[in-house]
Amino acid sequence: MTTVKDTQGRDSDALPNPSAVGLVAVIVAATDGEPRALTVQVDGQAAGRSVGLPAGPLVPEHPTLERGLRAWVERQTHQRLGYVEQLYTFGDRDRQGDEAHGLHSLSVAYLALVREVRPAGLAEASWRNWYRYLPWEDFREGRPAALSEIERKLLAWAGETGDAKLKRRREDRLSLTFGLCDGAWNEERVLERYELLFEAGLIPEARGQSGAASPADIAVTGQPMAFDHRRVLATAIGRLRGKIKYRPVVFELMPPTFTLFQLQRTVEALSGTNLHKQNFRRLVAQQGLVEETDGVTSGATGRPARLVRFRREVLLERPAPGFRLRPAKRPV
Amino acid sequence: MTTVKDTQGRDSDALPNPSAVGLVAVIVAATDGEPRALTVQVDGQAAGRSVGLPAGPLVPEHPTLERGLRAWVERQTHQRLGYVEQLYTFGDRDRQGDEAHGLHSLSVAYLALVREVRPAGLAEASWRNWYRYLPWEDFREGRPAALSEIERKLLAWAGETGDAKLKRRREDRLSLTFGLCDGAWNEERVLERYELLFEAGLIPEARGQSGAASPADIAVTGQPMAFDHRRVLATAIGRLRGKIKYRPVVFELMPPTFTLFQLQRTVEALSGTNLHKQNFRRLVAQQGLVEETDGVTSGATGRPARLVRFRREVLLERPAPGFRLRPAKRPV
DNA sequence: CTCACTTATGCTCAAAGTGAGCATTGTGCC
DNA sequence: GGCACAATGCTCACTTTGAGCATAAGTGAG
Repeated sequence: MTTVKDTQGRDSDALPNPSAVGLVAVIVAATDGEPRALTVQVDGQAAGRSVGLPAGPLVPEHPTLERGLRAWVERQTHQRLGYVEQLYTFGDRDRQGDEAHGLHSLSVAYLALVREVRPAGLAEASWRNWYRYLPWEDFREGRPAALSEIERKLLAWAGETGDAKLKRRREDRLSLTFGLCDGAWNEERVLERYELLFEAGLIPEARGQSGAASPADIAVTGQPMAFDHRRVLATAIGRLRGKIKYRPVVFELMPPTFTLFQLQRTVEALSGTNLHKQNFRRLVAQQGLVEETDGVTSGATGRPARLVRFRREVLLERPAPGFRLRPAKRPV
Repeated sequence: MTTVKDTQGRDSDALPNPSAVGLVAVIVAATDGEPRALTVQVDGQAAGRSVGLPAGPLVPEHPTLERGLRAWVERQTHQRLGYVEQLYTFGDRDRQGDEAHGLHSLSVAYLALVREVRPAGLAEASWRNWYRYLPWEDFREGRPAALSEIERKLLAWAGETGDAKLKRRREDRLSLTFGLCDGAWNEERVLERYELLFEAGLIPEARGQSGAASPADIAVTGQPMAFDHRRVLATAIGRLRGKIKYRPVVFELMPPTFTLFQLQRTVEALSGTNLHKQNFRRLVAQQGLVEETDGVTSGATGRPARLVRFRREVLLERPAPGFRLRPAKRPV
């Protein structure tokens, strides 16, 4: 169903207008402090089977793209989608692993957040820790080991050009996205980092060899995915990391009741960084995002934690904590 | 070129995959403190000619959607596009003014910021103040007059349903997006407000009569546009209003040198609100966004202002002022 | 039963960041 | 010179943050 076979030759008479349009979904869950994405097996052409994101053709029966996606995913995975948001529309001709599908010239990507993690009804689907595909993005255990090697290779790539101006530009991008000099790592620039690695030829998918990476390479630049799906995943992570800062979307990933620390672990899992515990709970408290329940945790070591639940009302009260740019009282 | 004729019947054998894809561009400039969008004349079917956004078919020759759009717009309008960003992909079957085009089932919208405002080479193109189409979004002269009437009509719409639960929900959305009760107007919710008006039947386009609005209606709910282009415009404004808060994109709209007050006027034009002058300049100064030039303004009344220019370097230095969610020093 | 250990939760404090407004400085104009 | 006007400088109270210390309340070992 979601496997794609290279039935049609590409370069077919595709010049006139009609383009094939596909949908891709990044379905995210977070359990036990691990950020996970739903993946499926894809029948590859050259390198055998590989892993990709759930994808399918656009279904034109539905009134809305989003509703179509919702219905499609819920039917196939028996996963109820909570939050759904359009991510981006990818249309590069030279990406997407042409030889693999030859069909879609455009794919509309969606991000979905789900609450429960069932084994997923979709055949050959499974949940995978998303850092498996982008290992350099996880700073929770300190600076990722892979980063040193990545930086070395990227600097080499920047240096290998003769053009001094181009070299300078590459180095600038590098230090900007990977925070080389000033050490300012911006966790939202996931896509920019991935694209840089792609351009530098460190991503096997770029060479059309999704499956053909050595274990050593995988440890550094991560597990490849089918087509261009790692790019889609990178886009999703970047977007989500940005969003959690100003919209209460994390709660879509939480069970009905949870502890503040579980909430913190989830935010940390998504953002790939660690947070100051006391300040985190202060933030949550004073924003009025949760309310206490009677329950407490038990069994585990340490003092039991109070269980809280998300206050759905904040979606109405708080017109999305809009920072910056406060208007003045009177007109000029 | 950009006019669309209803050549093909819709409901054609459109069930199989191939869908027609179109591009739409919201090209924004700001001159004399007015926010402007580039519009073109559209050959309407029923209501005669009307105004719409530049749009055209997807050109598959280009490697990237964005590059395709860039080339296409620059060729047609002789406008050099500075900043370009993908906005959203619209795919509703029941919107987009079906009867008008019957062709596109999907359109990819882009936002572009341009610096110079020439009369535009595109035939029958012209710059229009964007509040002409969304008059309730401009708070610079105080609360827009149209808002009272809009609220009255929206409340009536909420009340006209028998279902108490639905009524409640409508009222919630209403007070959330229009900030009825708490008076918390969030200037970013442009699209949500437009959609609410659309659902409430206050947008003529919903009834397929783009041109058939009375002057009184236009004063309240704004000038209609062809197809679903007002929705695209609303999306663009909302996005831009959000973006200027955390990325230095306003400068794409400014001339090479400008005064801090001109900058403020531009930001105000986009956001539709007024800002505190002294605090605004303090913000700009301490962020190091601009550097002084030797020039000063002259001629006008009052003390001359120093001319400044955008410090392009900040694009490298400042990894996009990321607020909130500061990481802790050590792992756990 | 008490101690060691672990996690939850309360509270403080200094440093920045913000909102609002007063005061002063240059210019053109009469 | 005096006035109106806009630019620019500066103050001040008030919040919001970053960081850490201290205390509370469980578990398991002895």
